Amino acid sequence: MDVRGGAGVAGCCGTSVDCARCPVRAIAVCGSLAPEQLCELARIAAARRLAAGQVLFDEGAPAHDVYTLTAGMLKLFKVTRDGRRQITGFLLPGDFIGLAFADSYVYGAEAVINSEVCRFRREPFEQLMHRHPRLERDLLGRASTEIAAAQEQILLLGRKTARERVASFLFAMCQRQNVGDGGQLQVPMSRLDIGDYIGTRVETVSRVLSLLCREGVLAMPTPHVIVINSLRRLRQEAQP
Amino acid sequence: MDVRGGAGVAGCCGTSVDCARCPVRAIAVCGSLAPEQLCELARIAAARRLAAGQVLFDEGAPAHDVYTLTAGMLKLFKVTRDGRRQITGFLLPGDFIGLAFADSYVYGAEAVINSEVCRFRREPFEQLMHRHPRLERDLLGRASTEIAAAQEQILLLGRKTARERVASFLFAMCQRQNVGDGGQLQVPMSRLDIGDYIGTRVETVSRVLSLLCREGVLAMPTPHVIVINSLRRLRQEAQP
DNA sequence: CGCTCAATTGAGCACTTTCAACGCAAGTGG
DNA sequence: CCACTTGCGTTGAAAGTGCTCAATTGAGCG
Repeated sequence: MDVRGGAGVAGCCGTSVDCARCPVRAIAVCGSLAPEQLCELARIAAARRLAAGQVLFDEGAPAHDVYTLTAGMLKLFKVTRDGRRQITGFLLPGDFIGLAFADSYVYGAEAVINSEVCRFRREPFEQLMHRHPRLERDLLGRASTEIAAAQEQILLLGRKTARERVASFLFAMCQRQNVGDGGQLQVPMSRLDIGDYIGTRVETVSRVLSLLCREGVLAMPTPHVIVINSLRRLRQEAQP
Repeated sequence: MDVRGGAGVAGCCGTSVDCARCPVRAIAVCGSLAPEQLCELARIAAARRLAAGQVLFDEGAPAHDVYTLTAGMLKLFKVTRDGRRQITGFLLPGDFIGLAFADSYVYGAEAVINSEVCRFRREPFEQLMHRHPRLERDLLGRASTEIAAAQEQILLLGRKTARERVASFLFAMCQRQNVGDGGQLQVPMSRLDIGDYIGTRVETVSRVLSLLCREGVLAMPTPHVIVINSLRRLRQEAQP
């Protein structure tokens, strides 16, 4: 549970926002706030560590908090009554969690690897947001980006083949991690997670990866590190 | 092309916002604006009629405008290079179009039936939005709702069977149109459109509908009017 | 009446899934 | 230190769902 209070946070105001440790510094919206406002934010913030596999919150739970991811990787997912799971997104540091909520969370969130989030109580965060239009505007921009990404995923799930899905997934990960030709792509999530994200079975993911490997598009030193031999071919396979 | 200027719009200010004809009245956000602000909005607004099948804008075109739908129905879609199409959403009157845009539209928009939109120049609209935080807040709320809906669709496309997809689609349409047991659901879009929305072929949509019909869940007086015999069974088939 | 276009239905096939087994690496306990 | 277990990834063979291709029906319209 390891919930730490604002220990390293108070320093933010005094030292004019340069403490690297402060979780607030790492969040989404810090660029749009003045130091005094950052300090205000810090007062309702708390860091929390999550071990790999640990659940941050369940789908349907009352949404008391919003978060930003400061380290690690999270997966968001929905589950049907009979156990089918769909991962709706993987989050990287800097991502904000809490845009799509009403009274309760519309998806569950779980740590893929050891992670750290910065938690804000929902109510005071929203009040602060309303007092600072720049913060609100920043979130609107993030929401727009998220909608565009969701629609790209809808195209993938609705109209792409298994091969194209895997290629699209890898290509998108390359872009987020800024990996180019010959670069090492970190793939911390399991094959099952990948399958649940792109709408296929584990075995299909594995098969397609093996195939792309045999064809020389990529190499897999370990299951969780993928070397990209040709980003161009990967992009072609992804079908924009 | 039928672009009408602010003819019926000017009245909005003088008569304290009660003219039913005014396109601005119909938009998303009117509830969050005072009469003077509505008037401001009206100055950058223009109504436009669209015939069924007419394109409002293409994917990738420079995004000069945002819109609200005032009458009819629009479909939003993306197309792959080799012609596969995915419809990302159907819009009903009151819906806002323009949240997910950067410099260019990330999807195309086309009228399903004869429709009417209210157009706003993007730049002045954003300026006005920045001057009126309540407007911005309203749009943020809409964006949240849209993200939640997109994730529901992602679950559908990634993990549901053809039968569940059709049932989910119909059930969602029932809720949006407020149709209950015995009610007539209006389905103005073609079977092809439905298939491109739920990620199946036309034939599959047709087959599943025929099946549900034979099973007594629904009836189809015409292809575009569906009578719901048991909303409960439809909901069961949809698998939440 | 013949045309066109949408919807429906049928039959065969293909891709993905399902079911099952195996290899491998890490962790555990004697 | 080694047998055993456990979890994950991979591979194979069989099965099935939804797709492709093709033909038929039906409604709207000149």
